[in-house]
Amino acid sequence: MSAEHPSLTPAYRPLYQQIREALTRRLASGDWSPGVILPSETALAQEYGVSQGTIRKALDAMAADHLVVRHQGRGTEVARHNDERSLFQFFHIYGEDGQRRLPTSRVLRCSRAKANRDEAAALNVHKGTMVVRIYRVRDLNERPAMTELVTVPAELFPDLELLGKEVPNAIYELYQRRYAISVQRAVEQLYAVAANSKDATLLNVQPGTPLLEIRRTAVDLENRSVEYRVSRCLTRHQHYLNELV
Amino acid sequence: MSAEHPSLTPAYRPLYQQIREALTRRLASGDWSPGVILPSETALAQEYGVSQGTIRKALDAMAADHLVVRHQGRGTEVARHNDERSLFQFFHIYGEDGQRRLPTSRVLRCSRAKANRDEAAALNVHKGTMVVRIYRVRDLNERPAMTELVTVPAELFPDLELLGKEVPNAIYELYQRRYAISVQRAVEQLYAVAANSKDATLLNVQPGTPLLEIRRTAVDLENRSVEYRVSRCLTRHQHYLNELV
DNA sequence: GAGTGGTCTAGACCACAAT
DNA sequence: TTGTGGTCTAGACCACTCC
Repeated sequence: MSAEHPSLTPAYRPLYQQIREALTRRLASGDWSPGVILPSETALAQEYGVSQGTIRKALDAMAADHLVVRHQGRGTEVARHNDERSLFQFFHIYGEDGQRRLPTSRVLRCSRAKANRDEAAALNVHKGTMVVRIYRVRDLNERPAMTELVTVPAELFPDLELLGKEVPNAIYELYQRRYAISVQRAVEQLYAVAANSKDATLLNVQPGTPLLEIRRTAVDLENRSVEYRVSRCLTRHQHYLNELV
Repeated sequence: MSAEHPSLTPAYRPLYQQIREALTRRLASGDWSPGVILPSETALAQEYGVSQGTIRKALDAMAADHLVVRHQGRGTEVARHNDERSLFQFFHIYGEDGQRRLPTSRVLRCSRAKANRDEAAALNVHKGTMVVRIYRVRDLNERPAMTELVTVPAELFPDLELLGKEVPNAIYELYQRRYAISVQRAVEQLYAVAANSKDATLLNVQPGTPLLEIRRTAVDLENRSVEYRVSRCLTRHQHYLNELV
């Protein structure tokens, strides 16, 4: 029954996995755009020639991965990058009160450059490949909280550097809206480092002050490394929180 | 149908949630011990008067929370605290090579004391309540990697202090085996701090060296805060890794 | 009221482990 | 061979959204 649909792969895996992969490919290909409501479970079941329960299992797995959002009574929506998702999935800095808010941003520089060794390794490109670098300071509760250097491959983000200081605070929403690149997951490596003189000036602390350095590599729907960012964060009025479940 | 079983709560929630809570209570009460194989899905379905699918949904949710481990062909096992689980669920320090290994431990002190303000707040007890403190240095690849102060309520862990320097490396396995306390989840707060003189001596670095401070509060099956630990970690040869999915 | 996903059931067959 | 969990199906009813 599954062989009828062209995009199902031949190798044996559970049906719902194959459906899941087929649907994910259609998301990545732009067949359905962020915010769109997918066909209903019954419609998809018909299309793929499987039962509704199998479609359901595929969609539930995709919802767990934040690829889609399910709404009872309304339908299944292709996930969008809004403030809420940025906060819950990607922003782990909490204030002293245990609350978190998205930081505001002041862009200091946005320009093309050649990838250095770290950037090249993280983005999976050759050293010297053209990238765009965005350097900004981020404030929390009107206090400078972190410096941040965002690096993306220039090829994937044409003309991004022309935005200059107009690069928006919600940058993943920009990636998705302007470049059709949906960040799906990321890995963060955390280090304790000493503030250099630039950090110190921007954050208004003494050089040598311990900072939490966060090196994030973000991956899109097609499993491409699309962003590398290094944040250096004061932990006097905030901290990084991780739940081990 | 659901009212027949005594431990199902009356308030309305989906059946599988009620089953889930009932089963979790039986785990917490010691009705089934770690390592034991639960009754089969069909047996549980009969006992609770629901269908096998409902039991399955409850067990799958519990497996996702690491309360049980499912083995096709063998049965559903009550989760145990072994090295593997310690590593995958609770230990987030990776080496330069991207690998992780459980660190070894050298216990420096293990004694009773009165809870200070931080400990009391984290453990949800009054300041001055008796606790046991375990102070140790942990090595990775034969190099000192972190200092660690573990604090637990003395009431929950009687005579723990008598172990002295014999406190084992795999401490959650000890909690479970000797005190029937199963750590289920934890929250970690991360800070960048400067090494004090004691840290510096133990870790063989200069005072003031930036260290990654990890403050963990661990919670057991009954949602009691059973452990507070503060680790101060060098990030020269290792880092903290977090996957954002 | 029509249509969606959420829950619940019942039954079939498969993959795997233990014996 | 027996029993377990894993997959897949089919159908019922409920809760919710939207028109």
